[in-house]
Amino acid sequence: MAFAKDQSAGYLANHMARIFAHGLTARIKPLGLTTGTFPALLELWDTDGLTQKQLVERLDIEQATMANTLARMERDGLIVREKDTNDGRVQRVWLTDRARNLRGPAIAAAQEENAVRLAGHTDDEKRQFIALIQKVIKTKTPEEPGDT
Amino acid sequence: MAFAKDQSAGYLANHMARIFAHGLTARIKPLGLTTGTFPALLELWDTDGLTQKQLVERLDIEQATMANTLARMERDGLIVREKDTNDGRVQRVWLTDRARNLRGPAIAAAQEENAVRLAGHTDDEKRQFIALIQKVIKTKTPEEPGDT
DNA sequence: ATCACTTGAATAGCAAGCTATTCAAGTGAT
DNA sequence: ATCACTTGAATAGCTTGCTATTCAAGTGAT
Repeated sequence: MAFAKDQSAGYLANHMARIFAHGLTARIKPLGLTTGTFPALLELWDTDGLTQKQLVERLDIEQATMANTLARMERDGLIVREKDTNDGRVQRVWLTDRARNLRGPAIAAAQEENAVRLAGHTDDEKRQFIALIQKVIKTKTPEEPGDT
Repeated sequence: MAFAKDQSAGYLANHMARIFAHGLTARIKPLGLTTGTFPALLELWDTDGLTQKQLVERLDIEQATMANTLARMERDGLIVREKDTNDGRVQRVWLTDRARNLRGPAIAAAQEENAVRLAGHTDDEKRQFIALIQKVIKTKTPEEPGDT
C-alpha cells in the first residue's frame, strides 16, 4: 500500500493551489486586496448589484463563506450592501468606486501570477493543463448533485 | 482587460483543490481524520519519530502551521510529542497505535478520491496532468529561494 | 561565567473555507 | 388573520493556512 504524495492528484492540487494563492496574495496586497475577494469581485465587475444568493449560485462557494467574505469586503470599503426594497431578506451588493478602480490592476496581478507559474509550460501544455483541470471540476457537479 | 475565471490557472487550481479537499474530508471523516493531518501522517508512517523541524523541511508547510496541526493531532490521539534528551528545544513526534493502524484505510480513501476525480481522464491524461502540476510546483522552488 | 546570537517551537492574530444552526422576512393554506 | 413552511442571510464554531512575534534552550566568544 505505497502512497507517493508527489504522484497523488489531490495532494498536488492542494500544494499547487497554495503556491498560486501565496503568489497572488503578495501581488494584490499593495492594492489592499486579499484572494478571497477575487471571485466575488470578478462577478461584480461584470454585473454590479447582484444579491448574495446570486453570487453564491455563480460561484462554487458556500453561502456562509460568501457572507463572511462580503462582510470583510464591506469592512474594507470594497462594497456596500443595501436591502432590496421589494424583499427585505435580500441584500444587494454594490461595488464602491475604489473597488471599481481596482479592476485593472487586480486582473493584471492575477494574469502575472498565472504567467509566472506557467512560465515553464509551452503554450500547448498550458492549454492542456487548463482543459484537464476543467475536466476535474466538471466531473464533480453532475455526480454530487447533493450540495444541499 | 477581459478575465475569464474558468481560463485562469490559479482560479481553477483553487477550485479544484477545494473539490479534492471536500471529497477527501468526507472520506476520512469516519476514520476520525482531517485533511490537514495527511501530509504529516504520510511522513510519519514512513519515518516515525521525526522532529517538527524535519517535518517542516520535508513538506512545503510553514512552521507555525505544522505546530498547530501537530497540536490538533496530539489532542486527537494521533501522535505523542516528547522532548529530545540531547536538545531540550527539539520535540520528537511519535505516532500512536491508533495512527499507525489508520494508514491502510486513510491511504485507500485518498486513492479512491483521486480515482473518482480523475475518472473522466484517460491514463495518458492522468499522467500528463500529474506531470504538469509537478512542473508548476517545481517552477516555484528555485525562483523564490526566500521562503523566510 | 556571561552575554549576544542562533535555533526549534509556541503563540497571537488574521483570512478563507466548511457544516450546522439561527434569525428574519415572505408566502400560503386554512 | 394566523400559523406552518420556505427562503435569504447571519452567526457559531471549527480547520487549515499564513505572517509576525515571542519564548526557551543551546552555542560561542570574550
